[in-house]
Amino acid sequence: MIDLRTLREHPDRLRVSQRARGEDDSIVDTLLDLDERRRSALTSFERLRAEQKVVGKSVSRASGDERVSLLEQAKDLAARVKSAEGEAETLGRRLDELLMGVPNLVEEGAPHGGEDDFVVLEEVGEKPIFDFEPKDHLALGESLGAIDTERGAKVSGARFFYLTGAGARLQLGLLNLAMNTAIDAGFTPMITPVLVKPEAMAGTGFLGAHASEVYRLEADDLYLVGTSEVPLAAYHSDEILDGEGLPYRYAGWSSCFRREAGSYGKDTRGIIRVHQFDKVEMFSYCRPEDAHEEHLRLLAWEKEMLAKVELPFRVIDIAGGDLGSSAARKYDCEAWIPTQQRYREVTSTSNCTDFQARRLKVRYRDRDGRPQFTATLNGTLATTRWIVAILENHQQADGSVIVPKALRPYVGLDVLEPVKK
RNA sequence: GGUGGAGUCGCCUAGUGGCCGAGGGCGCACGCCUCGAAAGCGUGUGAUGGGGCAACUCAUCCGUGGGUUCAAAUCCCACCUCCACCGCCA
Repeated sequence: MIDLRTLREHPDRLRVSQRARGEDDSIVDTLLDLDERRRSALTSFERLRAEQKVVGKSVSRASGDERVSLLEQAKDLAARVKSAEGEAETLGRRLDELLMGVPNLVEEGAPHGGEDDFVVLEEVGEKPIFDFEPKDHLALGESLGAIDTERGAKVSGARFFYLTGAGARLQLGLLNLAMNTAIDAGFTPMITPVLVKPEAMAGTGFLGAHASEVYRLEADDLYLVGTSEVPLAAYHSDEILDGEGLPYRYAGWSSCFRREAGSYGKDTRGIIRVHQFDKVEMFSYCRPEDAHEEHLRLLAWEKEMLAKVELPFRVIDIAGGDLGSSAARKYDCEAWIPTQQRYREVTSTSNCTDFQARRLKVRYRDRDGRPQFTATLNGTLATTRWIVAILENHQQADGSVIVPKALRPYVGLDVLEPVKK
C-alpha cells in the first residue's frame, strides 16, 4: 500500500510511476477526491461525537424535566452520530479498497515498459561449448535416475515430479549450500509455514493481479504460499521492531506452490515450470533509506551462489510493467540453458520499499522514538529450477554430470553417473 | 470434535452500565539526592487518524466483528486465540 500523505503532497510521483508501469494514472485524481471527501466526513463525525459525549455526561447528572429534555437531545445526537460515522466509514472503505489496488511506486531509474523492455546489466561466466549434442535436463535427469515426471503426472498430474536418488541429493545439497551461504552472511535460518491466512497473502501483495496463481484451500480459508517471502513478510506483522536491530535478515526454506494458470503449453517438458518446488529465499527488513543498498547486497549474494555452482548467467533490470504490484525495483539473474540457447530466470530480488510493511503493519522505532514503516526486500538463493541449469551446463559426452566443487560436500558425489536400466 | 476457563495501555494487574473515555505495580526515560552507584523521592510513559508552523487539540482503540443503550472494558450474540481436561488420529 502506498502512503496517502505522500500522495496528497506529491501526487505527481504516483502519476509518473503509473506511466512507468503502463497503467492508468487517472487513479490519482480519483484517490485525491475520495480522500478529500472522507476527511470532511470524518471531521463531521468527530465533531458530533464530541458533542454527544458532553450531552451524554450531562444526562447522568440531571434529573426531572431537565433530564427528560436532555435525553431527547441525546437521542437525536446519537442518530446523527451514527449516520455521520456510517458515511465516514463507507468513504474510508472505498478509499482503502482503491488504495489496496494501487501498485507500489516504481523506483527512479527502473526501465519503463513491459516484459520485453528489461535492461541487461551484465553477463557473467562462460557459456559451455560442447563437442557433442547436449541433452536437455529431463533427458539427463531420467538417465541419471534423478527426475521422474511420468510418475509425478501419474500421482499428482501435469507439472508435478519426483526427485529421486541423485536428484533428491542434488536438491538437498543445493539448498543446504544456500542455507549455509545465508547463515555465513548473517541471516537467521527459518523453516516457515506454507499455509497462510488471507491477511498474510493479501499483505504481501499476491492477491491482486496474480490471485489466479495462488492455491486456496476453500474449506479452511488458507492459501498455499508461492514463496516463503509470504510467511517471512508476515512474520513481523503488527509489530514494532527495535530500530537499532535493523536490518533483520531471514533465510526461509520452504516448498512453494503455484497454479501456473494461463501457462498452458509453456515449458511443459521437465521441471522448469512446475506446481511445487523448493526454494531458499532471503528476506530483509530494513530502514527505507537503506533499502536501495540492501537490494544491491541481496543481488550480490545471489551472484555469489550462482558463482558457487559455476553457472553462466546474466543480470537484468526488470521494467516497470513487469514488476508485480509490490516491487519498486526488481533484478533477475537468468542462467544460461544450453539446449534452449537462452537465459532463464533462476533468481529474482525485489525492493518492496514500505509497500508490504504498510499493509502488514511492520514498523520500527526511529531515533526519535517514532514508529515508522520498514522496507522489505526479498531475493532467491536457490530453487529446484537451478537443477535444470546445473545438469545442462555441467554435462559430459558420456551422459554424466560433474557436480560443481562447492556442492560436492553437500551432495556427497563428485559426478552423477547414468544408472543402468 | 466435546467440555470448562481466560484474553485490559511493553509485562503483571484493578475494573459488572455514567465518579474508569481506563487506576495501581513492574519495567523504561528524565530529574532530584550521591564522590559515584544502589535505595529513596518526583515527573513522564502507547497506537492510529483528523486539524495546527508549533505548543497543542479532537476522535478512535480494553482479542475481532456485530447488537442493546442517551451512554459499554462492563450487558447480549457470533467468531478468533491461548490454557486445562476428554475423545479421535498422523
